[in-house]
Amino acid sequence: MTNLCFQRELRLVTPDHYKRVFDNPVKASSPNITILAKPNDLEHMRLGLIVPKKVLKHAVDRNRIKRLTRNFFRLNQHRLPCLDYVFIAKGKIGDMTNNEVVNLLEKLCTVISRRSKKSV
RNA sequence: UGAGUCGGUCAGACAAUCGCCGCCCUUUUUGGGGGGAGGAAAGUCCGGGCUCCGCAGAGCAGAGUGCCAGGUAACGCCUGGGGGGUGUGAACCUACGAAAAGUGCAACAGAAAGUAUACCGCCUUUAUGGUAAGGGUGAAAUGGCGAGGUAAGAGCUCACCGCGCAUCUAGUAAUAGUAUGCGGCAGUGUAAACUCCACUCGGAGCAAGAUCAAAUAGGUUUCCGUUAAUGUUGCUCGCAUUGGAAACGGGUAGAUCGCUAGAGUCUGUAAGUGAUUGCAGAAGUAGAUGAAUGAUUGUCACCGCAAGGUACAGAACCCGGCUUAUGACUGACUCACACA
RNA sequence: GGAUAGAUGACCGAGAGGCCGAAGGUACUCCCCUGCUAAGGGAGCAUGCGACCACAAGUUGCAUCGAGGGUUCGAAUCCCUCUCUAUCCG
Repeated sequence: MTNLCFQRELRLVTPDHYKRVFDNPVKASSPNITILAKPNDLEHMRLGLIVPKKVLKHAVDRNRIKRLTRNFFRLNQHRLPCLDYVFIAKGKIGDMTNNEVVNLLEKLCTVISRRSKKSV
């Protein structure tokens, strides 16, 4: 039985964490989503979310994207390499359905894990 | 059936699995229980509570409100009533005090814009005459109509209508009246222009503020001093701090508190036309902080040919309103047409 | 979360009840100047709907100063509501 908990240690909390990831990361991008990643010293992955107000005007839509993304990383945390991830929403992500977003995340994460192995 | 007016209710439902954020119990790593967005959580347009500014003060300035009465913690809100307006109607709208305290503005046109030396005209008989009936301009031109009167005219006089004032009656009042009397009628509009009158308002806001406290030192307390600067509101006064000396303790990052039971909701009953209030009873704790309240599956409801989707929309100290966004169901009423 | 400011032609920006479709500048178009270019000078230059008109050009009416209401004889300007943009507060 795997533990699918997703608590505070698995999140990027302070601005310093974000700055560290922005400095020379591994990238995977699509028109609506960009994911940055960088290896960390911990035994688990961590996730940070950036959903700008300019991309999604309403708080309801922003919450929807954040919850979807968090849920995806929670369910897949043991399959993914131990990196610090930063998720950036952009473009017309608000027009996508939940299934489309999940499939796109799946695709981008495989790209990330492949590239990070190469760089290591 | 169609069109419309005014309200009311709900905010897809149930189950399973995996999670997130508080709380309680047991236990120290788990297990169990129970709770978890809104009617607008929104805009921040008003009013309060709460916190600090010396518990908050004096004067001026400034801002707001503006028919009357009531409700309320308070309000610019609500209820009832009056006046005015819109609509065939149900209904709805209404910053609705004062223009005779004073000042300003009224383009163009027009003779003239609040002031009458009156442009054309009319009358008389020539003068610095009388006249406001007719004309044209404009958003607006000094009551309307008829009769008398006159040189021609004119509220100059009279009747009716309108207007203003006083009294009376009804009403707590705003106000109203087939009421009575007086005034012959002067003064156009604008106060969402200044202003006057009446009433209200100290300032900032939970990023308020309080406690514990790495770094670092620019500090704190007492006494002296009162020019200047800063703060307390825009200003003045008043007050505090900065300055000098002596003595020792201060508090940025971060953490914790503030943080949720409240002028609350529902039901019954009494008072009241009603807003609302009194009494009795019942149910019920969202409290995060780079920010929880979700995802998947199944059945049913609705939309869609189907894939699929479920109106508007996400708490950030808390309440009372207003405004805006918006789906479905439902009640009462109005108008039109058709049928009986 | 709270506090504040603003929105005017393609762009910047003045105007703060009537003379205002709206100064001025930049950009753009045409003309002059020059052998050519730059600079300089002159003229033009918002959009929509309609009328005159065979068409074009030209003339002209109405509407529009973020949107919708209100006050006023008259609103870019005053008042209210909404939309959007920007700034400040740890």
